[in-house]
Amino acid sequence: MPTLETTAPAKRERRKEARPGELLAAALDLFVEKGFAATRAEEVAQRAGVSKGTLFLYFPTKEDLFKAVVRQNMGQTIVEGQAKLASFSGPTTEMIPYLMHKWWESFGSTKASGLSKLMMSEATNFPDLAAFYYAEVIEPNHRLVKSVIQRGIDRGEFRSVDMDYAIFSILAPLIHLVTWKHSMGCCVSGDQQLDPQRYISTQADMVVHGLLKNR
Amino acid sequence: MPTLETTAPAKRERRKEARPGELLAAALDLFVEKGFAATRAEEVAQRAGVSKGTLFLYFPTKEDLFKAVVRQNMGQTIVEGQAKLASFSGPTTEMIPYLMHKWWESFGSTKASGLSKLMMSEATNFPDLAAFYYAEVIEPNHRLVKSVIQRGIDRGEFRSVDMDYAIFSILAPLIHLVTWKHSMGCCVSGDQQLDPQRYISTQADMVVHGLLKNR
DNA sequence: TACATTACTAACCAATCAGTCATTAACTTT
DNA sequence: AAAGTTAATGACTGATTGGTTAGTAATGTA
Repeated sequence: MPTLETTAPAKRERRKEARPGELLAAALDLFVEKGFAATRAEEVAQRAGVSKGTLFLYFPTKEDLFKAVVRQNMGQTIVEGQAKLASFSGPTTEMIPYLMHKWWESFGSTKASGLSKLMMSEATNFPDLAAFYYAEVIEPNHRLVKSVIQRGIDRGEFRSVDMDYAIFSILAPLIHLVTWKHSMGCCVSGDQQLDPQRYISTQADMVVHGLLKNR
Repeated sequence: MPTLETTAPAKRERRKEARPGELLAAALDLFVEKGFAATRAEEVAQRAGVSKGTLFLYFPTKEDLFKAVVRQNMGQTIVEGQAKLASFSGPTTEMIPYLMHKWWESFGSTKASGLSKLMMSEATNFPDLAAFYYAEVIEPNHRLVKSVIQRGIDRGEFRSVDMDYAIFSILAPLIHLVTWKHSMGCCVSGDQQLDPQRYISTQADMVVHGLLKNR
């Protein structure tokens, strides 16, 4: 056998439609795993099965690629939450644990949650992206959570609290959970790992008790 | 005037003792402001008033510099907390707001709090530093907060809760506040800024109500 | 004042990597 | 099947930057 095939013949394919999605998926993986600066453009291309040149054919710069990844993955989580909220008729004390667990299921446990940590890390380096993220993700979420607490107050379940800041009793623990998962979570031994179900149950219980009318 | 002095004569000083501290201070500023990767070694040196060569004379690599910054600034915050806890004799319902405000005063509002966000961002890139940070900062803090809740339960003020996870009702909002301050905080308009006092008061109120025995 | 020591500097090097472009080859059209 | 179009390639470039080192000057000493 004289022809020594070190690498495959490198069948070159033309798939203009599929490339952007595949590149975005590869970039999501790597950005989440290694951060923006530590991710090499060529590595993204390789994982997507194309050459580096092709990457820059579809995304003019690495920054644009990053922005596209964030925009693609962080856009539509909120609508789900709003739908769930609207379709719920029980007491708000049950709604809060329900929504928190659902949030974990449909966002926190997915790869996309890594972007939430990444946005925090890179916000100061990408002010315009941070503004987009605030407008499209953070602000809507704040409004959603606020409306849940408002509902509890309106129905006479909750005491009146400083709602603009009380929302963080729900949000901060959730954000902390995903941040932990994508940072320290990788570096600690098994017995210091957080159990998401138990974590969210405890937080939901705490915040509901915190909001409840006593006596 | 024939001699055109574009730059000062560059008086060269020998201050072996002072250099490390000055370099560490400059590095803290820049790391917090721009992150690890985006901070140039030469910039650190310049801000400390030395040449780049001198920086590497005191810290063999940029990573070592980063580690030294973290170790210097994150070591001694816990002991203060422990002291405050020991010297407090009133009800735990008052202790929690007190400790949370004190924490903001002595850590959250300082530059060092930027490192807390930075550690999260860089944990996966510096696993050994993350392990150090967990052992020296996170774990002691967890123990401290847990002991506060335990105190409340022992004194009959609080209901019994899943303490290992309830601690995050106190910690997560605090961490979220400093993270926000050092990330999105820089990128949003004034009316979306968080007022630390009001934020902490609300969170303390929420968590105390969450822990309180009802009825 | 001559000599020794060493903190400090600045020019330099080697490696890295985002982004480019001339060329190639996979498809389409005629 | 020939010509035309364009998706894809990969070698290349230019700029950046972590880290090195030969030499300089500040200080101490005799």
